[in-house]
Amino acid sequence: MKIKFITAITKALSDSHRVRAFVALRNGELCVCQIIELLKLAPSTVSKHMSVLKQAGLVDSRKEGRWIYYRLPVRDDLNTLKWIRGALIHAPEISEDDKQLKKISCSDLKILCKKHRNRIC
Amino acid sequence: MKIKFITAITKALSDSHRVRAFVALRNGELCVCQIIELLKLAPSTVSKHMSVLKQAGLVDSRKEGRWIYYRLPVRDDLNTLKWIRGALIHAPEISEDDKQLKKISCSDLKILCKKHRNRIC
DNA sequence: TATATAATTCTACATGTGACGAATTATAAA
DNA sequence: TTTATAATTCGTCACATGTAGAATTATATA
Repeated sequence: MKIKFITAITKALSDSHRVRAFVALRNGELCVCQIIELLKLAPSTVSKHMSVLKQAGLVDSRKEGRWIYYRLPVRDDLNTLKWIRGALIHAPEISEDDKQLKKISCSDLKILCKKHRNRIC
Repeated sequence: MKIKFITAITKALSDSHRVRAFVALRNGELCVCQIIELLKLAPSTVSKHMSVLKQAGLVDSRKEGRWIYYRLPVRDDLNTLKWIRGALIHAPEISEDDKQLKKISCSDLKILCKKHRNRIC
């Protein structure tokens, strides 16, 4: 494995928004609009962040109609998640995200998307 | 542990020169002038890189006269090196660095420093 | 078929980063 | 004490990156 491969991963995880998105997926897949809701960023920004994670091989995605779901890849040769999770196990920001995610996971995707469309967040 | 702590580490390891310096220390401490020789960068640039690694807690340093030696910290709570090493175990760049390091470790530090002073590299 | 919409890509901009040389600091040697 | 020197900090520059809004793409709905 070349250094470029490793720095693609470390670069991808060198931004706190991307770390949060990555860790948020540990309990299952999330729709883009849910990640937007979690991070409170513009849709285009979140889309860019997720593409960086995907390029690094840290997430996969699948399309279902107009929705795109991101998830952790089945195999993680480097155990990246384990490493990050071990370090962040008691991070206050992650605990807060977990709380938010419980609400977000129950939300109607259509309502979430509409919210972002109208720039309420 | 807060996210800032993690991103300090991932940021520090998001540059290939810093990854190489970090991995180079796995077999023992190195003087700054030896790291300069390995990376083929300006002294001020290497100094900056090492300070980033140090800020992230990935390396320690000790002073011996005019020379400063960098080394891995005794404890690495995150096993960062293990993770990186596992990923880079067969990286061609690291193998090449190991070869160079054998030569550099045998070099006279005074000669190395003089070389850099006169910008021969 | 025409319209609405979820997500992406494109465009632009402010900020961050890696690089080097010059100046500075601290230590050793003359 | 003066000079030399190993490393750092400072100043500067080109380039990368995070961000948002506009335009585009692909899919669903009326």
